Amino acid sequence: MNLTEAKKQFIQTWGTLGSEWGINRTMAQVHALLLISPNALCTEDIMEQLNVSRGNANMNLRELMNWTLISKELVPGDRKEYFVAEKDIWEIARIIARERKRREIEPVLKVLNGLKEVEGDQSDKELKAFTETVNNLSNFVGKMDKSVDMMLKADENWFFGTILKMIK
Amino acid sequence: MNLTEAKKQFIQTWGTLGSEWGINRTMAQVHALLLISPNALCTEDIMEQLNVSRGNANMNLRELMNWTLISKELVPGDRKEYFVAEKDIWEIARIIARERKRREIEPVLKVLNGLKEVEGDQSDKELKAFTETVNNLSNFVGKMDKSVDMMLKADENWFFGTILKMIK
DNA sequence: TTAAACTTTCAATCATTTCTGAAAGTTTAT
DNA sequence: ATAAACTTTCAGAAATGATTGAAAGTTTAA
Repeated sequence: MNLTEAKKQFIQTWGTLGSEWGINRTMAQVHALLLISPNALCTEDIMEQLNVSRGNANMNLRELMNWTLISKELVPGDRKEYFVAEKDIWEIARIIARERKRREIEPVLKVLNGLKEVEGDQSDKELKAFTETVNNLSNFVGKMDKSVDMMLKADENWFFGTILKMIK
Repeated sequence: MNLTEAKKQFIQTWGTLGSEWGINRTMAQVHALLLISPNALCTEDIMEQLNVSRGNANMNLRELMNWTLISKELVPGDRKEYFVAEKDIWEIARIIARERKRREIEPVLKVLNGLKEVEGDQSDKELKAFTETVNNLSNFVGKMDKSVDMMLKADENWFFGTILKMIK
């Protein structure tokens, strides 16, 4: 396979994965494009290579900046803004884990903890089933949350080293 | 808060989380409803409680069956089909991990491994950046895959015990 | 200043996904 | 056999999410 075809496939695959994960397809594609680009790209480059509009490119670049997955790079003597992606995969994984924790795990944990305080007759079958599920879930999601915290502080080799050793 | 309100909030929260994870909102809501229900529910019950059409209820029940998150339960002397959810949270987590691994991780890994074989001049900056990213990613995704395998075989207490011990 | 270069916004449009509900299909009891 | 009870399907409608592109906004250089 040649490079052009391979790039196309990589960008397409990353885009699909993104949308399966609730991330805008174009955002994932822009990220993919920057990930494999040896130098910084400007908005025009991205519009061209991905065939998207200026507005779309701008919005998704901004969102990637929000996630801190990419950053601006100034090219001396050029007024345009250029963008580069963080290339370290472990760092990328940590950024994604951090963002998803913040946006998904934490709010759910909050709701679940609130729901523990539902009041009523504890001999009611309905209520019993409800509180039991909520307690179990809140316990589980709490552990997940702590696990992510741990991962956020960890070094890659140590993390996978320990995890993968568990299987032996 | 009373039970009715709490149930509503639980179902709504679970639905939102689902759609952030690329899972159909109604599917997640049906799952939530069955999770907190002490007894099996039939299609009618679900249509009523979630205000969805018969077609929608049917399709999402089927999909939950596919995931093996719920199962049919026959009530003697009744022709209707009733559904119950798996209640064990660790088991649920494993089912979800298994499905997502199969649908998301494995296909991506396959593509990434294919992309390692891109041919061309290795002194080309573009190609070098591409292969480096692909190799790093494939390495990382491979480790994630193995970690999920490990989790699928593990016992909950041991798994979180080990993970959470790492933080100390 | 001012005008060129560049970035951002947002109403309208387009694309995709989800949902509806009536009709077709299936099963069961008699 | 048949009709009632129940389940599944699927074409079209609705809802949601993504994208466009032109206009407004901002920055910079001279």
